[in-house]
This record gives sequence, structure tokens and C-alpha cells, in this order.
Amino acid sequence: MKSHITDLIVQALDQLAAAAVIDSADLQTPLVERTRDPSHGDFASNVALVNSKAAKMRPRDLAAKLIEVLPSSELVAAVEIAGPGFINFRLADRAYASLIPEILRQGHDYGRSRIGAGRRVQVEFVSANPTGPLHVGHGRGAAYGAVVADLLEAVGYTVHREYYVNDAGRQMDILGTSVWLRYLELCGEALDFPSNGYKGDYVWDIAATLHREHGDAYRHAADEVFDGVPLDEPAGGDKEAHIDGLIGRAKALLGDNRYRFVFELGLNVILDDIRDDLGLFGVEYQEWYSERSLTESGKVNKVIDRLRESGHLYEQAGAWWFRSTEFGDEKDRVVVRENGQITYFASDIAYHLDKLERGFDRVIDIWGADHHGYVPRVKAALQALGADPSRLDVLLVQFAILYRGGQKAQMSTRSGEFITLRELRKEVGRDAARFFYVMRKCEQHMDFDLDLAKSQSSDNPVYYVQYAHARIHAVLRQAAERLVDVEPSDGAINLERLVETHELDLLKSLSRYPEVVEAAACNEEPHQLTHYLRELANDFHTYYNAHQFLVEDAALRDARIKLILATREVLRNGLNLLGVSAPEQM
RNA sequence: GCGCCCGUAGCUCAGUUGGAUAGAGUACUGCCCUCCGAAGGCAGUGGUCACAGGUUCGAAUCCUGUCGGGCGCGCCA
Repeated sequence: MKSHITDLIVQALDQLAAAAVIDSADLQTPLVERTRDPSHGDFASNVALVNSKAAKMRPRDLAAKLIEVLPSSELVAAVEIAGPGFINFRLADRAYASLIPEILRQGHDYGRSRIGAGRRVQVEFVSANPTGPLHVGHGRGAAYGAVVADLLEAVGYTVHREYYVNDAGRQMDILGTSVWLRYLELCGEALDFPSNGYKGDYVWDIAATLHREHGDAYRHAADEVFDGVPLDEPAGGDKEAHIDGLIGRAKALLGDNRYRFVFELGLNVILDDIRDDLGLFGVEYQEWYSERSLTESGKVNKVIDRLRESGHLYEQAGAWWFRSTEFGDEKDRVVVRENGQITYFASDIAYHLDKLERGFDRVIDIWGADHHGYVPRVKAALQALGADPSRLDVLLVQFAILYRGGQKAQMSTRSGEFITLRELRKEVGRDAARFFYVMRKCEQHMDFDLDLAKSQSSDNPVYYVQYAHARIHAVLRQAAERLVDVEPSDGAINLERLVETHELDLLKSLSRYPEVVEAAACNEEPHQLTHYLRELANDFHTYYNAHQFLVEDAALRDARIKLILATREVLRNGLNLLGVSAPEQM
């Protein structure tokens, strides 16, 4: 609809350029928008305003010239100049009604497009460390990333969803050691658990599995384990040095193979839990990319060598630094620590280079907002390696604050830890959680009202939209009970009977859907879709209240059934893109 | 101190990339079921777009500064 109007304007502009009325070199691309005010018609263009300089004419005069040469169209009922020089278009009523057979024909494809032209885009999201279950902070990134990926797919991109698994590094060593220490306690060893260890219940669970299946096979005396380890913080020492010492003892006492076994057990149990959790949240990946595979394949070392050879690294105080300030970062960053270990940043450089080398046209990272300081150094590294940093977009998701009973509810009542995503899903359900998480744009701090998400009332936007869908099915069921024929006729038959204001408003909303999907996808803004669906549901509910669908007049009934079937299609398609169910009954 | 994000109705938030008279939901008030699901609809009240300058035909939107809130500034990840 919108593209049709744009075509008309472009043709008119070409005519004027050909007649040398305006200078084609200075032409601004015209913008066609939906009008906010119905008295301005259906669409408006600012083409005359933005090109008045190029034409050396007042906007209204240029608008008049454009209208003179504007090709006529069956879909356009009226064109007029308004305000400072806007050109307003009013569509013919039939222009909208012709949409219904189109929607019914396209079915679940209605709203999808090919503007992505099959370009390959990678979306990496969540990527939480497998050191514990996902919490509600990860939930927003999960929902947001999943919907952005689905939207991009809907507009024709080939999407590769990826989870970067931090299965190497110090945090994982801390987890493995935490599991082992809990295991030792289960064996009967008395010890002070390190203040920097992982204390969650899930660590006990993993330790119990180890103890149940392997008895005392991994047992060492507590005295032996803590021998020579620097003091912990509560004892007047340093908690980092303490935990590093314990990791060293674990590796020494268990040996490579047995240490690896404990480490892997912890990793696998938690990763399986995360996979399961995300699956139940409706989030699926094409690939789980292992950080360890990067180091083991030598890709990290290769990247460090390349940087060193090209003069982007220097040695200071025993560590190797990347000169990221050369590319606009605030300070230089360490890639190889004094003790010879590579930093997380080093493997992240290799990972991002690998993404670009895999041939994606675009790479999108979705991170928590607390990582924003990390963006310049990653882009700096890519630039230093001769890659194009503009192919990488980092989308930062702000935190969500949960409210229950008007109070902040960040801590779980059960464990005293952060509320897990699993607990949230149990409390409010998958549909509400998904919908609420993407209801706000990602850079907006979000207040997540748990009571509202749970409530089964019209106050709850999820129920409001789902109810519209269920209500349409209720009408169809009712028709079946009354043995009324609701099998819709083909094509545009009877659609001229749709003349009520409510019907035209509903049709207009249905016609907007592809534009909404496109805008939501191109701007990575799922909230545009949630807002649209609420408006569409409102149009339907209003219509429902104002008119009967199952009327005696068979032709009118047919037209109305076709309209609500088209509405059902769009509601279902939209909810589907959000990962929210479209129930037939509630 | 420096950097990033945010500031719009009592509350939660939109605002079509600079356009016409700033919009929803919620809350509050009053209406609407002998009628396909009232889990719904209609109407009303509610604004110095944080503040001050600047850019231009035109600013909630862009630039500068101030104030307020969040987050970052590690040889952690």
C-alpha cells in the first residue's frame, strides 16, 4: 500500500526532472507516511517540502506541480495539498477491502517479505557463563534476541542464532573447584567454603551426583587441599588469591584427567539446564559455539600473533597489551596476562574475527548494558586486524527490574539468590514473560510488573491480544453450533458490503501489518510489534461490540466472516513472531 | 572525575528516524450485556515533552551546557 504511493510520487518526480523543472541532482528521496489524523487522508508525503530548494519553488507550488503530473491510480480516491505543502492521499474504500483475499491467500506468510534478500546475519545472544542457571536478567536478552532474530528472518534474512559458551577460563575453574569442595563436604570433610566460590544450591546438586556415582574416588583430606593456600578474605587475606590457590591445589591433587572430569561434570549439567530452560522459553539456536574450541584450535594464538606481528601489541610488566587507544578506546587492554594465560578479551577477539570470516554479511551481538564499555575494544581489535568493524552491531539491553506487590523483587525468596528465568516462567508463564520482555525498546530501563503479567484481565496486554484471537474462534464455534454456514467465499465476493467505520478501521490496521514487521525488523525494535498487536486487538474488540457477525443476511455475514478470518491470521502471525501462543480458547 | 543509556499525563510507556492540534495503557469518574465470550466497548478528567540556550520554513526528536536516575571505567568474565 505504502510502496504503491511511493511509486506514484517517484514517477511524478521523474517527470518533473525530465522537464527540467527541478534539478535531479539535488533530489531528496520522498518520504511517505501514514497520517496520524484521519482528516489528512490515509497517506501523506513531505516530498514537496524536502525538495523545495532543489526546485527553487515554494513547497505548496511544487506540490501543485507534482499533483499535475501524478499518475492516476485505481486505489487512490483523492489527492490534495495541505498545511505547509504536504501532499495527502485518500484511498478508495475498495483499496482496503481488496486486501482480505490477499491475506487469506498468503496465510502465515502475510507480513513476510524479501527485503533482506537472503543476506546472512548472525545473531549472538544470551551467552551467559555456564556457571549457574539463567536468571531474570538473562531473560530479557533471551526474549529480545529471539524476537529480533525471528523478525529478521521474516523480512528475508538468513539468520544464524548462536550462543557463545564460555567453557574455558577462570570462572569455570572456580565452578569446578566449588563443585569439588562441596563434594568433599559430602564425603565428610570439614572445610571453610571459599567466599568467592559458587554457593548456589545447584552446586550441591552436582556435587551430590559426583558423590553418589563415584563415592570417595575424588576425595582428598581437607588439610591437604588447603595446604599452602593463601588466606581467604574473612580470615584477613585476599579472596582472589585464596580461590586461585584452591584451583591450583585441585589441579595438583586430582591430576589432569580427574580434574577435567569434575570440571566437565559441572559444565555439562549446567549447560544442559540452560539449554532446557531456553528451549522451554521458546528460544532455539543453530549453534552453541565453544570458547575452548577457539583456544584448542589455535585460533586465539594465531590472532595474538597477527596482532603482535603487525605492531599492535607491546609488552609491559610481563603482560602483553593491545594498543586499542590507537582506535579510539579509552585505554590499552591486556591480552596475555603476566602468568601467561590469555584473557577473555583475547578469545573474544578471535571469536569476533571468526564470525566475520565465516562470511556473515552482518553480525549482531546482544549484550547486557553493563558490558557497554567493552564495545570500543572489540571494534578496535577488528579494525587492527583489517576487518570492517561496521559489520558488527552491538545491541545493549538495559536491565529489567521486577516488581511484585509494588515492591522490587530481585531476590528469590527461596534461595536468597537472583530469581531464575525458570522461576519467572513458572510464575507468570512463558507467553506473558516473552511479551513483557519485548514490550519496551531495549535501551529503555524496564519495570516488569509480575502481578500484571499474571493477571487474567484486560489490564494485561498479553491476555488482551490473545483474547481477541480466542474470541474470533468463539464466533466460529458459535456459528457451527447454530449450523450457520461460515465457509468463506472466494476472492473479493461480497466485500463491498464492508462499509462500516469499524470495518474500515480494522482493514486499515490489517494493511499496516507488513510495514510494522519491516520497521520492527530493520530497527531491531520488537516493541513496535507488541504495540501494533494491542491496537489491532482494540480495533477488533471495538468492532465486535458494535456489530454482529453472524447476521441473517448471508452476503453480509460472508463479508464479515472473511474480515475476522483475516484478522485472526494477522493476530496469529504477529503473536507467532513474538514467540507467544495464539490460543483458540482461554 | 571520564564514558554510555535514560528523563514525555499521578504510574508504566509510545511518538513512523525533523513534520500538521503530543498519544496509548493504567488509575479515577460516568455510561453500555433479552445480543456471536463484559477476559469486552464508549465518554470524560489529566502535559512548562527535566531545565537553559542554539541550528531552520518547522524541534519531544539534532547540537552545546546544567540538573536528576541507571550502568561502566580490572593482568574478572
